Amino acid sequence: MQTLSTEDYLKAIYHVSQSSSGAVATTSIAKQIGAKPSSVTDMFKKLSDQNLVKYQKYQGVSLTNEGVKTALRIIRKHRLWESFLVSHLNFNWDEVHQVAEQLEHIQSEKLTNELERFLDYPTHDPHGDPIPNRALFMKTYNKILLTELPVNKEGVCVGVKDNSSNFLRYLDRRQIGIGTPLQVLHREDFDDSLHIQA
Amino acid sequence: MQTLSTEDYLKAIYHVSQSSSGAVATTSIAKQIGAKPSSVTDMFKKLSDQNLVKYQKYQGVSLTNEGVKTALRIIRKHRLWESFLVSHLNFNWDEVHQVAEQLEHIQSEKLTNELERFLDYPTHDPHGDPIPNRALFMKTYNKILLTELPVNKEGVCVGVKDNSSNFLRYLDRRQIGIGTPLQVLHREDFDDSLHIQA
DNA sequence: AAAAAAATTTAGACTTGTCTAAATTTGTTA
DNA sequence: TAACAAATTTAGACAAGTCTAAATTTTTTT
Repeated sequence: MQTLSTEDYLKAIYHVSQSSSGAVATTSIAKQIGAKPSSVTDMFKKLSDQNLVKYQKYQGVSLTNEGVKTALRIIRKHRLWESFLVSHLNFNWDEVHQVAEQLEHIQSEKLTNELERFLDYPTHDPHGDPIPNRALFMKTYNKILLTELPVNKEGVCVGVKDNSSNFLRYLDRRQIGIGTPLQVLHREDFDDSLHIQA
Repeated sequence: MQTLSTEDYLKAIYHVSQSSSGAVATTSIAKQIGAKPSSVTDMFKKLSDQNLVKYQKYQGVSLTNEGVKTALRIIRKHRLWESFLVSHLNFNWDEVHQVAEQLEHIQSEKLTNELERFLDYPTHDPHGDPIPNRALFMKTYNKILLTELPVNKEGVCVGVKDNSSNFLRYLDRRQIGIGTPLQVLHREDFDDSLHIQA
C-alpha cells in the first residue's frame, strides 16, 4: 500500500520518463513535485526499497514494472475523475486538475471500475489524454496543439484545451467535436490566426 | 485548513456529542478513532489552539461553533458521497462507508455543491441520515430500527440498513420505499420475526 | 474520608516526509 | 587534465501524529 507522497512521486517519475529518455534525474522530479533535491533522494531510496524503482546513486531512477503499474493505476483514476468532473459536474478543464490530484488517491478498485462503467468506458480524458483501461492498457497517439499543426497537414480533434461554455458552443456551431478531422488551410503572419477546415 | 487527522477528530467529537450529553471524554474519542488516549489528549490541545474545541484538562472537550461547522461540512460530504455511490455506482450500504471516509476529505466547495446538484439535492443518505445543505442546516428526526418500533406504533421508512439487491427487490415487491408509512402488527415471541403493515 | 480503580495527562521516543547546510560526485570548460 | 560548476547525497534538524510507560487527577468503593 502506498502513501499519498509515494504515489505522487511515482506519477511524477512516470510523466518525466515519458517526455525524456534514460533515467530520471533527481532535479527534474524535485521541480515536478515542488520539493528540494535532498528530499527527492530520500524518497528514491524508499521507493527503491519497495522495488518500485531502480535507483543507483548519482544516476537517477527508472520505474520497475511494478512501479509503472502503480503509476498507471493513479493516472487511470486521475483521468477518469477529470472526465467525470467535466461531463457531469460542470467543471472546466482548467479547474479539474487540482481536484483530480486529490481524487486520484482514493483507494477502491470497485469505485474506479464503477466510475469507468458509469462514464461508459471513456478512452480519453477532457484534455485528450488516453485513459488506461482496467488492464492498464491505453492507446497513445501524437497529440499536438492545433496551433502547432503544420499548414495543410491532416489531424483529428482529440480534445480541447479551453472547455468554457462559450468556446464549446462555438465548436458546436462549427460542428467540431472529438474525432473531427481538422486541417490548417492558412496561417496569418501578422497575428497567427488560423483558417481551418473541419 | 484542516489535516485529515483533525477532520477525523472533529467528526468523531461531533458524533459522540450527539449521542450523549455534556463534554466529550478522551476515552470515548480514543475508542471511536482507534487511537490511544494519550494521542487524543495531544490532539485535543491542537484543536483547542485552533479554537475548534473548548478543552479543559481532565474535563473533556466540546465543539465551538467553528468546530461544529467544520464537522458538518465533513458530514455533508460524507453523506453526499454515500448517496452517489449507492445511487450511481452500484455500491451496497455496507460497502460505502470505507470509501466515503476517504472521499469526505476532498477539498473543493465546487465539487461538493455540484455533486449535491447532480444528485438533485438529496435530504437524506442511503442509511436515512440527514444531509446538511449548503448552509449546513439539516432536518433531524428520530430514527430507529423497525425491530425497535413498538407494536402498533406508526413510523415512516426513511432508509434501509441492508441494501443488497435481493433485499431491495423484496421491498419493491412489497411496495415499500422511502416515505412508506410502516406499522408493526405483531411480534413473534419465539424468533422475534415481525408482521408489518405498509 | 481514605484507599483503590479508572481516566487523563506528561515525558520521552519513534516514523514519515520535509528542510538546510555541508560534503561528495559528476560534468564541463579552459 | 586540472579546475570549476552543477547535480546529488549525507548529516542533522524539525513538525505532525502516534506510541509506551510513568505520573497525576478524578471517580468510585469500602
